[in-house]
Amino acid sequence: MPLGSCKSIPMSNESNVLAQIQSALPRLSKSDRKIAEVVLTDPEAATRASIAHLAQQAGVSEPSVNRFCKRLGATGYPDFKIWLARSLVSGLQYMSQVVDAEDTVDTYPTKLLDNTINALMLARENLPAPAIESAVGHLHAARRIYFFGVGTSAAVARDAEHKFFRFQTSVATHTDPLMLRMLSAGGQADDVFFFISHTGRTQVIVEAAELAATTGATVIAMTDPASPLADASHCVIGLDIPENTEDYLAMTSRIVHLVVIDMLVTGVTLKRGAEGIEHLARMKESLLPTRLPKQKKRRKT
Amino acid sequence: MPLGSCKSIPMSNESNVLAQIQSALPRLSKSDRKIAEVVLTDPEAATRASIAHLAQQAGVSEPSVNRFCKRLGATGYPDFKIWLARSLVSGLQYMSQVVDAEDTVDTYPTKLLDNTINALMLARENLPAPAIESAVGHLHAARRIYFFGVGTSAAVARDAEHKFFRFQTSVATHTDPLMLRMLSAGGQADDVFFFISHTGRTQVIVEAAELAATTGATVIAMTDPASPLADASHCVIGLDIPENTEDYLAMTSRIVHLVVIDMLVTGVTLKRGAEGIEHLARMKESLLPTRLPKQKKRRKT
DNA sequence: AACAGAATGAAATTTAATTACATAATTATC
DNA sequence: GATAATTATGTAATTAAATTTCATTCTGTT
Repeated sequence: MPLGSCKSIPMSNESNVLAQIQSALPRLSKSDRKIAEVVLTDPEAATRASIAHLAQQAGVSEPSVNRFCKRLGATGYPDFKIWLARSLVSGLQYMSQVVDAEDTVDTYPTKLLDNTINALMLARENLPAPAIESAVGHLHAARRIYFFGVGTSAAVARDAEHKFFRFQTSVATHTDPLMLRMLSAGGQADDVFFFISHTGRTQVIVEAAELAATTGATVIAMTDPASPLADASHCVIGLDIPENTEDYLAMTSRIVHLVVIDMLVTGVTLKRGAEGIEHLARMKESLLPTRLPKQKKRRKT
Repeated sequence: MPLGSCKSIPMSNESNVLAQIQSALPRLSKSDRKIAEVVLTDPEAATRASIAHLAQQAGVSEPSVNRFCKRLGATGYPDFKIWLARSLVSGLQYMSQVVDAEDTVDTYPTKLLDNTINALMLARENLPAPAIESAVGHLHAARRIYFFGVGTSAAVARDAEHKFFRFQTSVATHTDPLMLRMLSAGGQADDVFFFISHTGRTQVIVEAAELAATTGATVIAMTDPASPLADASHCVIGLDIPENTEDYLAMTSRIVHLVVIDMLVTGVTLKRGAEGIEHLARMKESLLPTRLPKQKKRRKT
């Protein structure tokens, strides 16, 4: 059966089933979700369990488990267990963990780190390579670049500005809504407006993007692909980030965004070739005088 | 048979079967060695092979393979395959990878992600929990907090400001060297100066820290523990981040710094208890009107 | 409400792994 | 250097596990 009939869980490359399951979770059917939860809760145990045991744990039938495995791309249950084992690295917890009042300094730092690592692994599975490539093309060709983000994304925009500033291109970031509107309305053909928003529903940002799109400038958005901001943009870097909405503070999305910024900068650097790399080296050297000389290691904690 | 009779292969801890087999190789019997060689030659393939296939490959019988597995400490062949899979690390490259001119959009994004994930995993191993706890204490008690960082760390400081702003404490960030000096010199007893610098040798920052330390204010630094900045501070969150110094752009350290900021915010929130959490919930609610309503999913890539 | 389509589970089937037993090889002992 | 003891190996039988088939139950749609 070439599984054309059943809704197959999109698997990218064979690695990191856990991340795959994590990202597919919302799209899964009832029993598939039950299975997924059992697996995510204790993947370690799942690698040791028989199909019968796992089925019983999840409260589903054995064939359901088998189908679940196949939908993920494995040839069957044993194969799935192998995949699982391979994506099990050094005790990392895979389910998004919520910090609660019971947490102590021994637990919450690890939780936050694990959540972040998971988000990155997930991003690694579903990398929007074509979008990145296209964005790199636009950024490379741009005469002027604006990075716009508010709230948490303002820091990301600032980081992007700081990185892109090192090229000769002129870059700017703003958070002031009026500035956003004015600059967006004044877009020109070879300007790039780069909007950053996890939800893609921040009004100021969406409005600015819509404005910018009418000017002939290129509008790029790093955001949820199913959002008004994405709709308003020419090029969408869509990221599937399981946001812990319960969490008021730690946003894993901005971390992923930052790494994507790194990718874009790297992409542009590569596009510029040897000359670009040399330019960057000079930039780096220029910072040397701002640093104190290296000293003998003498720790202090 | 409680395998007391047969020569059992000494297994260390359950991990890294491959190393075990390797070291046991000379002591093995004829057919065991044949099996070991096949496994070592292509462990990847071995994880996928059936016992019959592996037996045939090695030119031995199936029970021989089974016994081989048991001698290694596994409960049987499938279990052995799991062990094998676990010592074969999934996709993730563990060595820090440098992006070079040959990289394409299919390779450099993954490299950057892997480097970041590795840095976080490393941080996870050597979490300075006591320092975090102490920093949380100071930040919680502070009347006023300054986050200072320049260059890449400016974005981190901005992020910290944005997060801590949500508490009632007054927070500020600055990058202007003169502002830094003036504010640092004017520190008061219940002020906290929080300096962020990967190297800990950025002159402006170190000088500001030294100034602040003379005022009776608390000086916290997130930096290399063996640095002038660390020496000047009361509380050091020391992070050992293997920086790819060849890399001009992507700095994994700032990502780790951001996650540590999350930890600090989380720590302070927990310290404030129910009241603090409620306050944050209100803050979050206050942002709702800035967002457009959620819409039906309609993807765009 | 009635139909398609998918999702699920019970039972049958197939496949794979394990055990029991017999034979061969090795080693030790006289 | 022969022979008993021990260990190693393979064949065939057995058991356990996973998979497929097919009937049933859901789910969403017109």
